[in-house]
Parts: sequence; structure tokens; C-alpha cells
Amino acid sequence: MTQKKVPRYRAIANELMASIGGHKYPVGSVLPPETELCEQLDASRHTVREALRILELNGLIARRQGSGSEVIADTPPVRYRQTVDTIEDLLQYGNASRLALLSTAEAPAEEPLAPALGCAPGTPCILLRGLRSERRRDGQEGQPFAFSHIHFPPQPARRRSKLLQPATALPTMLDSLDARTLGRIEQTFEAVALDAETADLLRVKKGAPALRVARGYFDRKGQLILLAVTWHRADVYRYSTVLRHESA
Amino acid sequence: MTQKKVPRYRAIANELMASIGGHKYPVGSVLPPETELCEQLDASRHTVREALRILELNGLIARRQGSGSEVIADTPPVRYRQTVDTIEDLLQYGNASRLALLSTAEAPAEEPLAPALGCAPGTPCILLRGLRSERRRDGQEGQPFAFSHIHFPPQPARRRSKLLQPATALPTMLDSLDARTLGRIEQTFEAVALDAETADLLRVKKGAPALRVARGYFDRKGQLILLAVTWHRADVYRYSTVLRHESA
DNA sequence: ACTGGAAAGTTGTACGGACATATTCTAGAG
DNA sequence: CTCTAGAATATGTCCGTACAACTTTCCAGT
Repeated sequence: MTQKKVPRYRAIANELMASIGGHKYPVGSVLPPETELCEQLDASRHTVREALRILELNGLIARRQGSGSEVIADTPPVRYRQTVDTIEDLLQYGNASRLALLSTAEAPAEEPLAPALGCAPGTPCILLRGLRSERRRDGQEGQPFAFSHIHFPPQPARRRSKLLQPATALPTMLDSLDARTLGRIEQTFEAVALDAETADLLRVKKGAPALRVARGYFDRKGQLILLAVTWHRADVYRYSTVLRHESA
Repeated sequence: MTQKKVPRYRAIANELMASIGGHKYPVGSVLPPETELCEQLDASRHTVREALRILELNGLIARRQGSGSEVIADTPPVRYRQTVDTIEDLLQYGNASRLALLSTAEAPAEEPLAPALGCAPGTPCILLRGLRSERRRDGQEGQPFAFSHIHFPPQPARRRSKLLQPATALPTMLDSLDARTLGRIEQTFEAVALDAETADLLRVKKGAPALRVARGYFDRKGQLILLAVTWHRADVYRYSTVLRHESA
């Protein structure tokens, strides 16, 4: 039962990967040129290139026109990925909940926050506070399950006034999280005991456990767009993700 | 300054993507066969295929031999990825901490757990319990900061005895999490108040908040390898990840 | 009406050649 | 010795052809 299902370029790719793993072509060295590989393996350049494409896709080699194919790893890096298709998907509330703005204000950024916002301590920064509740079918507001602080770095005048105006604050905020500009999201999960004020807003007792999620949203240049800190009632909220192995 | 730096196959790919976005080829339809595209675009099949390869890589079409190229999306899906290179990286303790086994036991799986482990309630399953502590420079055991339950589905006899023997349990467990077999990881984050027993082990007061992380490790066939539940002391532990935008 | 299998259609694999473009090396001018 | 122009080298792009493998369609036979 010798299965001949492996195409030629696949076999060549496997062979080359084995050679790299066996240090015939150590990391840092350069593979023989394509024409040479064609002779050695008795294959057309097209087939050899198809094999090299696989190595490149697997992160084993880096090809550079005119220079050659450098070996950059001897083992395909093992990666697990979490895929998030939309921002709503990440926030996990989507349409099933709604954020009710409690306050819009500008206040000097205090010590732990100022450096994260990229400004000196004491610089006035915008802070939105909101309560997130289930959206119920009868239109009534359901139980609140999360309380959020949304911090912004210093903003240009026009955006600043829009963010401070309750009616326009939320759309302006969501607009700035557009997928075209968003480049990176940092998130930190932490368990905390709720202080009296927040516990009251979430209608639980002081000291009740909560899942605190801090998310920093950065644009493609690495500039912070906004920093959102949310306290979730532990009894009704959990955060789940799936990491998948990247298939070869 | 008409830059002619865009290669033909790239231009064709862009053209096709625009056509898909403009609903000339709606989602669910099938693209014209390659030979037909060759005529329409006056290009060789090789070039057209190179263009289609780009669409496939961008998740716009699915190609099936003998059948055709189906349009599966009209916009390249926006993805953010979390990359984890090693298991230690995911668990985030690495060498800086060590897991001390408290007990190895076999007990019937109770209600919420049995279905997750893929067996009937009451089936005897292996449970390892351990305490994770900082590893200090002077070799002394540091403060414990996490307590773990590691559940296994029913195991073959040989693995079962190895897992029940304290000396071999940990290596056997780590072996089963090898990157070659691991296909998917599900993780759930939750804040909880510690019960008396666990609080005692972590040397905090009963009711103190903790970050509970449940991770299911699955192999490439989707079979559960093990289920690890860890309670982290909230005051000394937080979990951070970065989601990056996938560049085109 | 149903089924098996041939035929047509479509993508996958593999060969060949030619020229473009990027990089590196080298010999010659200064 | 330094710099530069050009040769040599390597990958990128693009054309052509042929056959293999897989799907779908359709028709003949039961």
C-alpha cells in the first residue's frame, strides 16, 4: 500500500525540511540556488519553487531576490492563534447588551494611568464611565453586569468636545476603533474584590469578586487609541477563547 | 509617475477582489473557470492561478479540484491573532515557577465535569492536584500563587498507572501536551471567591478573589487530552495577551 | 424509477522556455 | 586605496503545453 498521493513538490519540500532539520543546511546558511536544486533533485524549476514556497510559508526560509534563500529556522515555529473577526466579537457583548453612559468628564491623569496614556501625570484626559446591561426582549433594562472606565489620551479639540458630549461620545468612540486603523490590542485579566462604589452600581455586595479586564487599543503605528477597563460581575460573566494550532 | 511595479498577477488579483466586492461574483457563487479567466484577462493560466492563490490566501475563495472556485467572502476577513509559541508561553509561568504535586487520585467524575471529559457521570477519572509556587533564587520555595486541578479522561492502563504514580505523573502529563499532538486549546477566565480549603492552600483569607482559568487541551482530532483548572491568587497574578492585526 | 459508468468540465501537478529585476562580485578608472 | 560601472548570479514574473485527479452531469441499461 505505497500511497503515491504525495505530489512531487511536496516530497521535495519534505526532503528539504528534513535536510534543514538535520543541519545539512544550518540556520543562517543559504540554500543552493534554485537551478542547482533542479539538477540535484531532477525536477523543473517550477516544481522546486513550489517546494520552496512551502518552506517559506512554514517560516523555515526567507527568500530574497538576487540574494538567495536563507534558512531562518530549523523547525516550523509552533503557533496557536486566537482569531477574532470583529471588535464586537472581542468585546463579546455585541447586540445582546448595551452600554449606558454614566458620565463624561475630563480629569488629570493620575500616576499609574498617565504613562499608559502617554502623557505626563496631571495632564487633563478624557474619561467616560458607563454601565453595561443585558438587553432584554421586552425592552426593559436588565441587570447590569459590567462597569467600564474608558480613558483617552489627549485629543484634538474637535474630538475632545465630541467625546465630552454624552450624545456623541459613544459613536465617536466606536468610530475610533475601526478595523482599518486598529493594529494591536493588549488585554489583561485580573480578579479583584469590588470597592463599595462599583459594587453598588453592579448591585452586589462590597468585596464581591469581579473580573477586571483592561484593554489597550493601539493603531497601526503603535499609538494608543483608548484604554478601557471593565469590571465584570463574577457570577454572570466569564471570558472564553479558543487557540487553534496553525495547520501546515 | 505611473509606477509599473505592480506585477500582472497582483493586478489581476486586485481586479478580481474588486469584482467580488462589487457583487459581480456574489458570495456563494462560483468564479469562471481558470481557462475562461485566461481569455477574459488575456493572461496565461499560470498568472491567473497565481492571482487566485492570493484570493485564496486572503480567504475570499475556496478552490476545489474538479469543482471550481467558490466565493466565500466579499471582504478579506479582519483578523486579530494572538500568537503563542510554546505551551510554557501560554501558561506564562515557565521556569520561574514550579508545580508541586499534592495528590494523585482516581475518583468518579461528577456532573459538570463528566460530559466535558467525554465520559458518563460516575466513570472513574484521574485527578492531579498541585500547588504552583515562585521559584526563588536561594532555592527556597516561595509563596504559592496558584492551585491546580488537572483532570484526565479515562486512560489506557499504562498511562493510567504512570499518572497515578507521583514521581512519573508530571513528566507524563507534559509529554501529552507535546506541540505535535496539540491541536486546540480552549480557555475560560472567571473571577471567583475562594472557598475555605483553597484559600488555606494559597494562604489567603476565605472569600478572597481569585482568577480561575480553565483550559481544555485537545489533540488534532478534537479529542480532549486534559482539562486543567487553576485558581490564581488575585493579588499576585494577572494574565495578559496581545492581539495583533494580521497584515495583508 | 433507479443505478452504474462513461464523458465533460475544472483544478492540480509538472515539464519546458524566456526575460525582468534585485543583489553581489569584480575589474577598471581615478 | 576608493569608488563606480558592469558582469555574474539569483530570484521574480510570465508565457506555453500536457497530463492527472477530482466532480458533476448525463445517458444507457437494468
